Amino acid sequence: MINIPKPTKTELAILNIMWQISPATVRQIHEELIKNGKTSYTTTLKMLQVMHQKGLVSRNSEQKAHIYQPSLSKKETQKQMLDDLKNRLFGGSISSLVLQALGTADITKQSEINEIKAILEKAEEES
Amino acid sequence: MINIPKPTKTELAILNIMWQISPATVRQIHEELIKNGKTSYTTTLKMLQVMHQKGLVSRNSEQKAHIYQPSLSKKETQKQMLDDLKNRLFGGSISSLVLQALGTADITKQSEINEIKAILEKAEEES
DNA sequence: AGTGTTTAACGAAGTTCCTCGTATATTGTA
DNA sequence: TACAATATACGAGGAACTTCGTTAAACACT
Repeated sequence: MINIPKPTKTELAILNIMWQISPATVRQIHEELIKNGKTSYTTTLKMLQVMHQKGLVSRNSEQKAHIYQPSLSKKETQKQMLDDLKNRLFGGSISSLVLQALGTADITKQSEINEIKAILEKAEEES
Repeated sequence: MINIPKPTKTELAILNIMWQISPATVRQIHEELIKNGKTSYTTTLKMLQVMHQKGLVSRNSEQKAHIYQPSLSKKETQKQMLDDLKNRLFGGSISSLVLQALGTADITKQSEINEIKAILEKAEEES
């Protein structure tokens, strides 16, 4: 709870499922997970136990089948991992990251362009 | 050479140094590295040997002290890792990533805002 | 040549991550 | 109650990552 670590690759795959279908049992999460590739039920169970131990997920064990839920929202996790990447590879500059991201992307949807512009203009007003 | 893997945490710390001072010897890289925290010379050496094995760096062993160099530029690596994060946490959408990045950042420098705007306008013209 | 310095190479050990088999407990049902 | 199904818990094992000590080779200087 105090310090939630950055999820690993496999943990992130599980979180992506949980952000869609949680609160959920191990069984439910596992049924989704195996669509991405073969893995055994006990592996999924163990992952969730470890993630609970780390504080990545919370659980309710009143029922026989425990009910799991992510500790952080997808948005919070996105923020956390962007921040980490920013610090480790972009010298702490988020605009450098954004510039690099925009430079290699094809932003085709006008609605997305407008969204980005709106955020930029808000930033201009505030500064 | 064919498939360069994503650098690990420690490997990235070394690459960040190499993008500044390479081509460089292990000694030179190590001298920079220990500014970030205590580590022994042989650890740095081993890391570079492993990185060479993986194709992350190339080296010239004509001299007694080998000369190391990154295989990918910082920009290429930034692109690679942004792409990875985009796929693992943003459903493959770079604009979703950018929006999230902009939303939580404080973009204060007008020059950066203008840069981002320029890229957006170019995207608008092309679509 | 002989001594000390610098370097590369190698392997072992500790850690984290991931996988899964086995054991045990709970629940449902004939 | 007894059997089958479903769940948790536990621990072992392998792979990747990181650290560092030891050894041997290359070099520099007297």
